[in-house]
Amino acid sequence: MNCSCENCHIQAIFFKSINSDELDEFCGARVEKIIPAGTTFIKQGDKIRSFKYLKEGLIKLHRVDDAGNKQIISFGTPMDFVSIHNIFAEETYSYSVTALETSTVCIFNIDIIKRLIKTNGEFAENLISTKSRASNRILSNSLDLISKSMYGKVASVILFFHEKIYFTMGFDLPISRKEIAEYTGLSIETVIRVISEFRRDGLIKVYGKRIEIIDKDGLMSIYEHS
Amino acid sequence: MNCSCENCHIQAIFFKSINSDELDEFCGARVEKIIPAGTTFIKQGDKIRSFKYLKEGLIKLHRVDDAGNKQIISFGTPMDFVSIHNIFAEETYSYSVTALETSTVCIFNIDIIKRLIKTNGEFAENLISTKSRASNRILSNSLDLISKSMYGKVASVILFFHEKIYFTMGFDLPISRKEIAEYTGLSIETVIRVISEFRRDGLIKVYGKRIEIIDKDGLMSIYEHS
DNA sequence: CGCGGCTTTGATGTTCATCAAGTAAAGTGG
DNA sequence: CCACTTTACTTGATGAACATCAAAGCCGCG
Repeated sequence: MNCSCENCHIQAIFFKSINSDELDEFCGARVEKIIPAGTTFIKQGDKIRSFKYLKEGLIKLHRVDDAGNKQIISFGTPMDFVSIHNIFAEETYSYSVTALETSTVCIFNIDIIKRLIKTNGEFAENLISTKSRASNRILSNSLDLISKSMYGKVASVILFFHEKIYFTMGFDLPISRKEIAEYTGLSIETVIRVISEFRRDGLIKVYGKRIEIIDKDGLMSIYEHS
Repeated sequence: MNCSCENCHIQAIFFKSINSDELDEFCGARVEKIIPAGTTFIKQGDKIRSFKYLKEGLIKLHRVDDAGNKQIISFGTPMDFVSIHNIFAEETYSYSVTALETSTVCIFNIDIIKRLIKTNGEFAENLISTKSRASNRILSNSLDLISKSMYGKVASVILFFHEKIYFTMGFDLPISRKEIAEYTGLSIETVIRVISEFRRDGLIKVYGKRIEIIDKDGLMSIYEHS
């Protein structure tokens, strides 16, 4: 009955084009769910039964590859469509999704979305754009990481949380060293060593999970020049 | 006037749902173009003006990242929508496209496609599925590569051309050692050394660009166990 | 308390890039 | 057609980047 959440991207896609009957039907089938930090609420291999949207919080997309390696694919912030990468192409999820912070997820009926694509062209177009941007961003990050050294990789993680999530010079890393390793493809020890080196070189201060950026230009320079 | 190319995936998307007026309009605006091997027919940064489909041949998608590194993103075979990754999200291409073999490309009017998405729901749904599968495949390959050693990376390239392109034990590699390096993120010398080692170990025979797979199980095992 | 997981550092070894040098192959201009 | 340059390929020697192994401290939790 209620789609009146502020800042909801679904709204942006909808209100451009949807009529009130469609809106009622769509919102009537919405369920909001609070996910505690650490909970894996989508598991790789699960059948796709609904369309999920991150209203609030922070999540990670991750997977286990054929050889058994754990990998973090990307981090998701509010406005991200959690299900969007697989929902129109596969029967099952090819990745898992875990809340890094307590998160709120909106769950929609998947058939209503699919029907809307067919009946509402503007909605379809907006959805295609949104999906394209989302996958391009992930692929671009992944390609960026491949060509960087361990310094560039670790710097990119610190700068990501600074510039995209917390916006402050000091923040608590929402992920462990091990997760940084899974995201960058480095070993845990290498991640720790690079962080220690950044600390010794005066680029950052470190107190456990707490990071304070001291020399942002220095970090950026390391990030850019690999 | 003519969309009667056999095996054309556009047809599969269209004939499910399109009416004859739409088909005429769409096909009337189609241009077929032969691209000689080696030609870069889409350049990173170019404005997107049309929707391109690979009818025949073999192409590579590649880019230059912020630090100036050349990277090959993926290889495209017939049935691939060359433009699909950017066309609904960006104004310009974020990658270049070069023909590796002489290729035939069908060029469609982009506005007609965009209009069809709005007016034909089934077409929109098919396009979303196709696009999802295409980007998932690329991302999955990219993630696979990150966690593999130099042996697994080179083996994956050889097996890719064997299993996805030529289907025979012997074939001519359509790319140079340097391009293998750009795809895998390894140095040229490392690529050559791994190929030589595979040869010495009796996994493959090598005569310049010509590759013959001798021990496919051995290669597969290297690929799988990184 | 004791256990398991996360973090840190050091020592060591492997993986890989870089530099250097040379051969082969392929285009280029006269 | 041949000298000439350029580009692709190959191998060896060396060193840097990174992983692995080992040991120890820290912390939360049953």
